[in-house]
Amino acid sequence: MPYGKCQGHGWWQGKFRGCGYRITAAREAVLNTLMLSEEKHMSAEEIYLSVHENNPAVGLTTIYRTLEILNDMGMVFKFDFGDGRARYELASGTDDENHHHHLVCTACKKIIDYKEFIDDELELLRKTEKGLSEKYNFTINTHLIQFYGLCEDCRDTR
Amino acid sequence: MPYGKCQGHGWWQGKFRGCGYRITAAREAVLNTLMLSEEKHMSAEEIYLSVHENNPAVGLTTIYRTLEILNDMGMVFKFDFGDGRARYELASGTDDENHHHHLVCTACKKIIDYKEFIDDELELLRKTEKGLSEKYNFTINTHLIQFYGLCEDCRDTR
DNA sequence: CTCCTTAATGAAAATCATTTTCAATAATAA
DNA sequence: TTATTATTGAAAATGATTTTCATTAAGGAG
Repeated sequence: MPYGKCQGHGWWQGKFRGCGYRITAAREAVLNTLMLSEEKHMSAEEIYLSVHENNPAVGLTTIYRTLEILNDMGMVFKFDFGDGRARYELASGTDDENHHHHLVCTACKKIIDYKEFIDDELELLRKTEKGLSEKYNFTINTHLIQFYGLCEDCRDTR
Repeated sequence: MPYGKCQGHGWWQGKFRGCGYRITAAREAVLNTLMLSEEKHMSAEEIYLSVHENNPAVGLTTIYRTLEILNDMGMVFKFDFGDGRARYELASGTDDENHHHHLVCTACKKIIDYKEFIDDELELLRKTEKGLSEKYNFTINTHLIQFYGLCEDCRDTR
């Protein structure tokens, strides 16, 4: 249940109201950071620091709470890349546009998003999901695929 | 670098010595628990409790330290299934025998190992890894694939 | 077998990300 | 404008994991 386009002013406000959430400056600031930041896989603390620049009154607790409801609404994805903290990514397109996986550099923790080969991957996943569902009577909702290794810079450094 | 067969007495001692680690009762107890326990995806605390039954002198800290070196040696795999604690699995076979992925029930946290469809998967992965390596100059060492959903019991309960 | 070096250990304290508590504040419906 | 109640910040709590440090015990040397 990813979220659609993030275009125009207040594109998110309808979604918020629809879910019974109030529109607040803190929530707008979090979304703005997620949309405008260079870094696309921010931790709660990084988001906090960024929001803090323009909204010093917003506390870390509110960042966590906002990220939680954004995640619940499908507007944000939450990932664990193995560095001991959660990282968040704006779901900025349609379902198909969003679908991508990650390459994680285990040395410098850099994350690379990729969409290539996603089609082949999707086909395999469909097949696997079907088989597993039947064999284990398991209803599959989501999947996680990540590749771990060394990025260009870190490989050369060694 | 998974570990080979776990057969015979002291199959692990040579590996330990080879890596410069000493043979201790605590380490043997952890390996025994991992080998003999019904539960195949134990947390550090669960392992601690199990070890504690026969070796009450062994502390939780030692469990963590032992699991870390076992993971470093490739004798144990460490996973995050999203329940806020690491879980450990004995690498009890050869590379190929070990290779499997997980189905995670998001309701009851049950973990199902599966090996089916691994062959198709391996082929896709080879292709993807090659493509990604070339495009992003990224050296891929490992990958993680997990499916999340509801197991038979939890689906029926709803 | 005994001694010696040093890795391994347990207990307690420290970390650190995240969550909870609670009283104060502010967004919305009436 | 007011009343209701979600949202908030600060501080405390939580919980998994790590670190510290003094003590113990493997395992090589003799």
